[in-house]
Amino acid sequence: MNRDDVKRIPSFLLKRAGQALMRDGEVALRPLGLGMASLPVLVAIKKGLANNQADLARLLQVEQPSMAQTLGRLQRDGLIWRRPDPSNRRVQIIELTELAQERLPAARTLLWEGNLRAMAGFSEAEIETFVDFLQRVNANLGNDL
Amino acid sequence: MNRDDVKRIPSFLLKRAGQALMRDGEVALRPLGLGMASLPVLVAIKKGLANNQADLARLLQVEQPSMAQTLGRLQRDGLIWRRPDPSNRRVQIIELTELAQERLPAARTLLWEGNLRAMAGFSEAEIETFVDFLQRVNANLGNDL
DNA sequence: CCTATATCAGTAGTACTGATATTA
DNA sequence: CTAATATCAGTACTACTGATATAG
Repeated sequence: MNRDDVKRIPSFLLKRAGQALMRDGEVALRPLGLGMASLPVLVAIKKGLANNQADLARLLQVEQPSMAQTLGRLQRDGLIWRRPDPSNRRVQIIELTELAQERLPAARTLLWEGNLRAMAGFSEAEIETFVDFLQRVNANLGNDL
Repeated sequence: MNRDDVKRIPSFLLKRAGQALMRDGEVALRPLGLGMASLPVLVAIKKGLANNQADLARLLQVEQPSMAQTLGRLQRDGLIWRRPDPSNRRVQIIELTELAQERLPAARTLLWEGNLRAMAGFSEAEIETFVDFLQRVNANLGNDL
């Protein structure tokens, strides 16, 4: 690897691609009242992977105050609501609203279209290889997936 | 590509890796008073690729007010200074300070180490392939490099 | 008049650290 | 007393849109 040719440094290229995906994703999701950080939260709740703030923060690997902020926005926008956990009064159980249920499919479709756009011109075999590379990079960076 | 297995969607993996690189990069650069958006600016100035706000914004593909903000931070932190362009009084020519000259090598080394960490376990041939993939993705996303 | 450059004001999103109240 | 959960307060970075002043 040549340290001086920025255009061939993997981490530079990764950062650029990730930023573009974030930016485009934000724009695409904005009409639905969602953001790139909040959509995975809704999906996780819908799939039953977590239903309180602490579990969501652990699952999505952000600090609890960051998750609290994301949840605050989702609640502000009417996409989730909280109810006390009867078995543990420290816990607020988080649930999707009707509105979120309605918007989730469209949101996922929008992100999927972004993915297809990013991967235009790749063969299935290339995508396989690429995904494997990306999983290794994520593992190297401490992102358990 | 399977739309439901998030862990194998390239754009998801790219976003995650990019975010981790940004986060780690911010932490690494903070002691030097730099951020992930400001370092490329300093490098571009040093290489003589641009020396005013409008050209820098075009080069790094952000809007002018975003670049103005980044430059404001760099000036606040004593890493750049501006002087009027004698040939065009609308233009402020931006130059690196001594401090920036001193810190730039260390900053680039820190980011390089992050890159090596991300690519641990990859052969040279794999890196070549990966870089080519990433350049194609960036081109698909409209990131000219 | 139109364009380019720079800047100001306001908004938004992501994410952090540190501190605090409540409850188990 | 300690740990877990949630929240508050403050900060920082990236980046946007819209409006404005100045100069070519």
